[in-house]
Amino acid sequence: MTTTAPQTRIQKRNREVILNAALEVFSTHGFRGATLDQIAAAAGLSKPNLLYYFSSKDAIHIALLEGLMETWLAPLKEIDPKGEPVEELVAYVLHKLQMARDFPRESRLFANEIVQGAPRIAPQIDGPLKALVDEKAAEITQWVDEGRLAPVDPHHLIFSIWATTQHYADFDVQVRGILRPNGTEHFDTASDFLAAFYRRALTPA
Amino acid sequence: MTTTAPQTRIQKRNREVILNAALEVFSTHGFRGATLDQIAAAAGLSKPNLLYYFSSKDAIHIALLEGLMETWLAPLKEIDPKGEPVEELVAYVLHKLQMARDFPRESRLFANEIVQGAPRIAPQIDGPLKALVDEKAAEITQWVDEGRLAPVDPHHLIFSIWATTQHYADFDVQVRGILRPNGTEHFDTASDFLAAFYRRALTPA
DNA sequence: GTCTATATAAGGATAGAC
DNA sequence: GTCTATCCTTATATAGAC
Repeated sequence: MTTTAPQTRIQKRNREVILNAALEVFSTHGFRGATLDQIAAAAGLSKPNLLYYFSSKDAIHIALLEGLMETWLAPLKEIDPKGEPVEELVAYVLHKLQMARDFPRESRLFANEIVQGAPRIAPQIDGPLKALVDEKAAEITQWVDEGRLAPVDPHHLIFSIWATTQHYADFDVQVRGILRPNGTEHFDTASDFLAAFYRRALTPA
Repeated sequence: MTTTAPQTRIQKRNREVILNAALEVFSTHGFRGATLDQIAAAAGLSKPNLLYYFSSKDAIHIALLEGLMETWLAPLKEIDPKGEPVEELVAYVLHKLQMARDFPRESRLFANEIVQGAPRIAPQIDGPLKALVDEKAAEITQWVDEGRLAPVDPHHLIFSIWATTQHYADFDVQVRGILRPNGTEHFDTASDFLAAFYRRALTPA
């Protein structure tokens, strides 16, 4: 948050209620598709009351995105350069898949934003995100050079992990539509598939 | 198209101009985010003239999606069950990546639609798309059973191919932001990465 | 802090001249 | 076929009572 922290307990609680409602609506309909009426209804508050806590629709959206970036990148930070390469990366894949399952709204919020050109978070991408990815890419390259990992382009590897895991949140309707009627446990089968797939592709010859 | 084909040459041409402009705008801003003003400006026509050719904003969007689904699925149909399994699938990956490079707007149009719950194309997903995927999944399973392909869940394999290739169109800003300043040829490096990656993961032991 | 009422603007769609 | 002018709904945001 860049703004001052809320003071009273009720303020804090209402801000949270609003952000949760907004996450639901923005992630489903995109920024433009979402309306304050929908968010107000989901939050159980009146529309003007929303704007008592946040100065505008934009401000709500920005607050959501800012609060999210850090959480979203945490798993990448946890890749341990001192660990066993293949296991570290497979663990990262499974961690990201778990997040797609547990926080699909957050994933879709990002997807909406980035597909539409990231008008509100381009600076976050070009700054902290790029820095972290470059750092981790260097560590992966180190592993490859040591022969402990199959030769891969580290940036594209990271992209592939993001793509394959977030797919299950972002394209959920499609996945369910195709896997129906056996799609109830598709995160389990995806977990098995991805773990085996990345293990095969990354284990050095 | 479900509607009657346009008669005169000028009608046909204007419909195409409008659809092209609409693809640009819808793919960038989503359905709700796009305005008829923007589409009209991009098409070089007046707003009422747009509505002379298409009965509503919705009608334009639907026409786009309908015309697209077939093109988008064509590469999947071309996987030859009589071919060499690993090579057929690697070729499919590269074909899909090429489409992401050559038709990013089409990819983003789909992404926008599906991320937001596919309100307008759910029937297409549950019908023809599922049918085709199930058919191809059976062929892949056959290959696995014959020991000509590493053991993989065919549905999740297809999802992973869609995810990793379309990622370069849908998340283009993110990819460019991270690969900057060396991102001009990133489709080439992605091509190398994905070909090697899928080959390693799919070749039987 | 929360509401009702309302100002104001944007956007989809139509009327009707040319 | 194409335009200008306009209708009308929706949606963001504010005023002001309580």
